[in-house]
Amino acid sequence: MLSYAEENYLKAIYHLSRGGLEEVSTNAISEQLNTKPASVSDMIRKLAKKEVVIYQKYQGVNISPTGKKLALQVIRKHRLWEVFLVDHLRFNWDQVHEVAEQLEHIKSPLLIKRLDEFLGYPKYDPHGDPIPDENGEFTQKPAVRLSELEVGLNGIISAVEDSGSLFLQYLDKLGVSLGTKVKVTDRIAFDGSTEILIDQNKKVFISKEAAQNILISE
Amino acid sequence: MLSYAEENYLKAIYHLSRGGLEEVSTNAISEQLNTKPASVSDMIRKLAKKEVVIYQKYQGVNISPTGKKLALQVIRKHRLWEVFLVDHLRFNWDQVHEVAEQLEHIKSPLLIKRLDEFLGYPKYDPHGDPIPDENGEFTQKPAVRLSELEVGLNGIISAVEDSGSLFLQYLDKLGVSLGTKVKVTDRIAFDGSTEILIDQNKKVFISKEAAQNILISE
DNA sequence: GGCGTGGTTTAGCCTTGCCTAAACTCTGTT
DNA sequence: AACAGAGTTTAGGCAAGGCTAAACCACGCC
Repeated sequence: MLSYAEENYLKAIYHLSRGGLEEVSTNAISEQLNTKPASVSDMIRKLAKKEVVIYQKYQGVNISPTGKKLALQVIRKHRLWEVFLVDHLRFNWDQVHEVAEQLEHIKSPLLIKRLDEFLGYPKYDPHGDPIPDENGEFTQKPAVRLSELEVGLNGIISAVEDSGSLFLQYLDKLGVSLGTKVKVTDRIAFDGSTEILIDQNKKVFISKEAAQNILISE
Repeated sequence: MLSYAEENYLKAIYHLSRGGLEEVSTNAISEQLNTKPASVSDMIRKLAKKEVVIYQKYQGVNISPTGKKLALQVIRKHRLWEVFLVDHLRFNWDQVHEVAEQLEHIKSPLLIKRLDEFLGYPKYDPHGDPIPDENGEFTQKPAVRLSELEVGLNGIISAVEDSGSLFLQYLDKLGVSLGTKVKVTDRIAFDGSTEILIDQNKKVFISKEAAQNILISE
């Protein structure tokens, strides 16, 4: 059984390693979790002893197969709760992340099973991220970023990679949400901004930084 | 801001003092929370410094007005979650207590406000206990115990005072639930058992211990 | 091929919340 | 009025999870 803190480390390592694809540095984890590198070293040693991460001193850390399963269960809970908050409690997509950070640690298999059923077995959370099933399987989300979509091409906004409220409120203000149809009309060489046409009638500029966090499908 | 552990102590003191009516002993708290008396002494000192309890060494402890408000907010959350689990996630009344013990510590005023709204502003939880409102106000539950109801009298089972699954499963087996109409047909002098008629057609015996935990209205 | 620097780890300390053992207080009984 | 025993508190310790300061590694650069 993992503690609250251990689950958070595991989740951070899962995300930073992009699901186990690459090694993660101590510094990267400490930045993600707002702790000091020394604290991260301590915790990694504990997680390695529990065999949920693979670790060699000074060589970075990665998630183990066991750890990956555990991390995906926490992510599953996080995303299911987000769906609940938006679909049934009228939360906005920029309000759910912090509450879900708490709810994801509730331990009750029956609760999650029933919540999933109650929600109608959703496949995506309010930010377009896929929800892993009980076995940790999920359909991969599309990989094209708005910042990389070529001028002249159309697409549908299908996910965002930052769940922070500042970013999401900014998107609300722009008139952009999941499912919005966009066409890239220009890309500014000066700062990498993208000019897009929303629903064939509204033109807005999106900063490079923001466009990198928006995923496009179709 | 109170920690998870502090909230649990406060809740225990609230219940044991019957809402602040009487002093609570260190031993009583340690028994309730499955900790040692020494740990309780430590924690009480901390809670007294935060002014959520009134405490004099060796004289027992009681909850302060501030502490009472905080305890009632935790109790409010606990009972609202229980309603959610039973009404929307098909939990039985004997399955909700432990999960609600976790959910009650989630910190988000908006969440509770919206949950209350979603549930339709329920007044009672699945065990018949009243749900305090945002100000900690609630309607007192009826005070007659089945063990004290005189032979020949009728009543309706309106609440139970033990939320443990063993007790509640026993009631299920007897065919007793909230709202059940009962008539006391006899009381056995030997062991204090109560013989009752359920819905005018089924006769069962209820032990003194169980009948003390069943509250009757009407 | 040595050296400096940034990243990482270790050492030692703090707080929280628990424990055991020992000391202390209150109270009922004689 | 004194004392025994139950109940309570204090003292000292431990694990978790964080911190700072100091030591340690690795890698790129001259």
